[in-house]
Amino acid sequence: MTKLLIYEDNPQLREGLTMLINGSDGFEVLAAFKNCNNIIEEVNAWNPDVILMDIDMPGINGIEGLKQLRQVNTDVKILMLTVFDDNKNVFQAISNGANGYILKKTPPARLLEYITEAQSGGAPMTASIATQVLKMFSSMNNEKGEDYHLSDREKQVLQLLVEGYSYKMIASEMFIAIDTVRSHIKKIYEKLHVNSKSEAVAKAFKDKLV
Amino acid sequence: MTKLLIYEDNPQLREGLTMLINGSDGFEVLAAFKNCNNIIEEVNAWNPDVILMDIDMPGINGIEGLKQLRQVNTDVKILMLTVFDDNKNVFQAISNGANGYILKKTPPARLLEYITEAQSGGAPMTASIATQVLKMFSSMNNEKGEDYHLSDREKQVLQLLVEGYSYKMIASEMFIAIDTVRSHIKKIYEKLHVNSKSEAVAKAFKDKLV
DNA sequence: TGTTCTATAACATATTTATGCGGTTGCTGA
DNA sequence: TCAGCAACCGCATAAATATGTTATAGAACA
Repeated sequence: MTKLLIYEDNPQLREGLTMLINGSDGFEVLAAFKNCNNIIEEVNAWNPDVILMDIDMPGINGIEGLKQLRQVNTDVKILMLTVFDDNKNVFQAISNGANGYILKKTPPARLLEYITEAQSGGAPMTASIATQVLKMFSSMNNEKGEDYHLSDREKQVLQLLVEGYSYKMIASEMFIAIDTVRSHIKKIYEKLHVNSKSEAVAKAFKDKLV
Repeated sequence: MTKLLIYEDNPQLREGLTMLINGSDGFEVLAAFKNCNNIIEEVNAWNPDVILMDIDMPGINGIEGLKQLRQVNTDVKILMLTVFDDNKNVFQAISNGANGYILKKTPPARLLEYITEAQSGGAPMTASIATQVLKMFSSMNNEKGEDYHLSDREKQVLQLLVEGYSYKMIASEMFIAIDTVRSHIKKIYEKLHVNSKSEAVAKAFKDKLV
């Protein structure tokens, strides 16, 4: 038996969801609330398997409720419910540990599938949301900056710089003279258009060279 | 009619997929190849709607093929096929513009659903993959590191260090003496448990302090 | 064959950084 | 009212870094 809590401010929808789910074998709505003001106590008291969480609620909204709850409970599965597949909210919800993100227009049969999927460790998402997630993902990782044409040896030196090695330590790590380290670093600075170690390190992070 | 290309090195699986798909209404396999060596020409020649792409192939693997193809074609939908839900490959595939990522053990009926979903702009993923994607997503944004209790002024100094300022420049930027800058930086190093500028910069990036 | 690139290395010098010590002021909270 | 802390400043010194110039050897390339 999958036990649920529902957070949804709209009374019609709240009742509708409750009846739908309670009317299905294997599911039980323990309680339904119209806001997240006491979510931590409520979840502790009822110990549900899955939470259906509306995003747009007065007072503490769904994202905030999610954040608060995740501070103290990382086990319960949380399915976010929303009307729009709004970019910002999707991002926020997922970053804060939501297990799934589905649109309210999802047909009832599908909703039950999603709940089951979430409970068993899956990540149910409406198709349009999944697409958005992939897009965000690729957009944030793809732009791997220019290629500065660092030689293998230069990359290695830069790597060690980033790890906080001094010239002396790099020399001993790479079995070369400290003056050679200098030469490499000078070249690196030219190629990266910087003129200090910390700038090089910063650039390495920014441009994901390491 | 959904037109497909298949890239898969295993002959049995390649034939099996082809027959399965050709035997289903509304789907047609235009051609099937055992490697990606000529993927760009092939896609141009056949102009498919969807590509099924194995990841583990000799020569140019699926990820590489994906990368190459996406350089010149961002329209065709690409579904990655793999045996394992291996973290690194999932990440790579998605970052490089794959439209979906499914396991080879996916049952035939489900596979056809996934193809349809990809074609209509969705992002079909096996449940275990979807979960991984969300985890990667949240892990890369959530862990905002420890709080090192830097004072406001110290944060400001660190910020400038990260931007490549020297002590002298920081002093003039903040209208304080260079010795005061030293004091602040010494304190910062203590709090961050580092002992050089570049380590502090690296730590600032890693722990998202800036 | 000569040119270019990389890796290696040395020497010199100026600047920057790291670290120690010391101190004053002003605010805040117990 | 006193302790603690943040912010400010100074002096001294050793270490590390930045920058210049120069040079050799091997590999890659046309």
